[in-house]
Amino acid sequence: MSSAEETGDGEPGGRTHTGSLAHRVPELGALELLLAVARLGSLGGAARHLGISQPAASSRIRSMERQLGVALVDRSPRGSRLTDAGALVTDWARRIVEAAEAFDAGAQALRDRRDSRLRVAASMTIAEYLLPGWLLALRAQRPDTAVSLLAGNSSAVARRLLSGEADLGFVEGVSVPAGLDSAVIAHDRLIVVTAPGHPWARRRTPLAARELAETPLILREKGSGTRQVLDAALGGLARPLIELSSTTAVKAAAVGGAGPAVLSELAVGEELSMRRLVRVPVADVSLARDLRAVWPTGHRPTGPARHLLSLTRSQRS
Amino acid sequence: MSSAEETGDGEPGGRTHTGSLAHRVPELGALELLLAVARLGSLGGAARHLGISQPAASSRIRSMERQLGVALVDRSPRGSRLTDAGALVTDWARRIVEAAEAFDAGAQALRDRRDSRLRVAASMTIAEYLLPGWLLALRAQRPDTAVSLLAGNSSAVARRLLSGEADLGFVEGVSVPAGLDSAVIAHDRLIVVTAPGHPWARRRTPLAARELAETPLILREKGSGTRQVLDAALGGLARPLIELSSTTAVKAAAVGGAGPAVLSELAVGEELSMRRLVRVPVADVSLARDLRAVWPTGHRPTGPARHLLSLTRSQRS
DNA sequence: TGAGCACATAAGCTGGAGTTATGAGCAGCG
DNA sequence: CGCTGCTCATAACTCCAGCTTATGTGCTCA
Repeated sequence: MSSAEETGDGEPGGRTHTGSLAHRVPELGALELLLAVARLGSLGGAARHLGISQPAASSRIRSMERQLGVALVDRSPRGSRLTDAGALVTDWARRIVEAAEAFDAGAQALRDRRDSRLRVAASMTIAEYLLPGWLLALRAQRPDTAVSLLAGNSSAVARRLLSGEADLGFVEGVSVPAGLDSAVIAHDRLIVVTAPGHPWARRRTPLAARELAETPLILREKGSGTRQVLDAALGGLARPLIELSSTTAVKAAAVGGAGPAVLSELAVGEELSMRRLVRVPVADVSLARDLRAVWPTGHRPTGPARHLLSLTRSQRS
Repeated sequence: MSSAEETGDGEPGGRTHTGSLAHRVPELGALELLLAVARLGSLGGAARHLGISQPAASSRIRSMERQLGVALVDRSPRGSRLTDAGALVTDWARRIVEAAEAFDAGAQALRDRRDSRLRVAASMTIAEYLLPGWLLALRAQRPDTAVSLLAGNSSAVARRLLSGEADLGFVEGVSVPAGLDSAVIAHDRLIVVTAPGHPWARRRTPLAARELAETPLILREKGSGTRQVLDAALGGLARPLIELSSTTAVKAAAVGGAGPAVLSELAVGEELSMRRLVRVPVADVSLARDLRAVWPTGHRPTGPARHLLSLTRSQRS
């Protein structure tokens, strides 16, 4: 279970209860219904809002209550209000629904490939962590902008832009590919992390560059933006313990205790705050990098591209 | 749509596509299956892992691909690998599944009320934003600890503890209720936020206390921990534009542009990074507050309570 | 060449979630 | 006072998504 090859689902202890999550967590439709009930104050109203019949809503809520073993709504002849537990459950449910909205926005962009009004090419890290949020914001302001997304490394992004296959790109490399103009939209930093059990986790004196360069680390493969930045900062010296081809795999290996890893701050927010990983202070090494929007030299973004760009730039990171 | 009474689902633009999310996002079971395929490298293996038949897995993945309009896995006679798009989709899916795990952990605690080995009482904000994560961490380390959760305001938490109905409590008030010992586990800060369109959103000079006290704000009701801290900081002067009874409602009103709101940092992380809300700098006012674990004086937590406490204390916030 | 693993296809069963139709409780109003 | 209009609940029926088992095909390796 600690094999570094695993893409990992972040649950080192394995399933603790029989039956998969899907059996214990209501499905998305039910959660959406619950949110609608919370907002509208009535089952029938929520049903209407979602385009289903009132009995359907009633029964869905009821079976959700049975499934969770908790009363969620107080029904009365003149409406329904959430119980205290229901309010809490609804807040947790909202998190799931928000993640689902991001998923949807991303998936839609992945599908639309043809005839979209805005074709975006982005590096993996940006596509993974930032783009869905931007797409949601864009959709909220310009609901009818069809966006397509193509993810790849910096040179792939550059190629797409130069060949006219994409209107706007996002890269995280150290340098801007030739032929492109760019604007910095956010700052990112690579950080060193370990599982809480690792000796470095308790360290208070910052790591020196030499120490970092001498220790075998869990790393992305050579050629990835992350690796480039690290190699540059250390002078080409990063010593791999293992090399993995996705951020997720690196995280999983680190969480599993395989060793220290170097990852983008963006990628580990959740893991840090849930204490599955610990940040190791580093001195002496500059692991900051810029996230940039890029476009073919001279072709300053217009229309939807300009709009998306303005959304991303106001981001504080 | 901008009525402040709405509990809001954070989508100011309304549904932009027909059909609810649930029709466009695969259900949890399918997403879990996808994660398993990513991890195990084979449909059959994933099927076995989830306790379903191989054809079931095959068909589920296939219909997910049809639904999303994107090829997710490359099938071969000796296994299946994710396509590039599939890897991206899987990463987004993992977010949903993680939110579902938090939901599950929370819901389980809400249900178990009786005969649990660890009975927790927590303030709403902590129950909402922090506790699910702690419960997941606890479950990962001590899978068989049944936890029950009761959410309420500070005095309700104190009552439960003193009457022996709870073993460990969490509060966010300014003062520790009488009869309880406490330990600070994290720091929180109230911040002033507005919708991006509000004049204050572009402000660079910090707000003074007087200015804040003179402006009508979207606030939690009197008696809530949040309100107490604000009133104390301003000298009891906070002037409400509207008073709402849940953090969520306050957020929704602020996002909808009803005015400036004062909210816990914990509550608005997502909204800030997605730029649905903007933080307004404040000078001159101390809105920091401690989050505390509490227990009856003298009854220092032991067993599962001690373990949970140690998990929360290592949290950096 | 036969065993073993992978995925796909086919046919049949089942249950959950939907529908319509109807009943019952409470509020407000002429 | 009883009508109207809102709420939610119950009942009977339909239907399809997703499951199962059984079988077929393709690749690899001993």
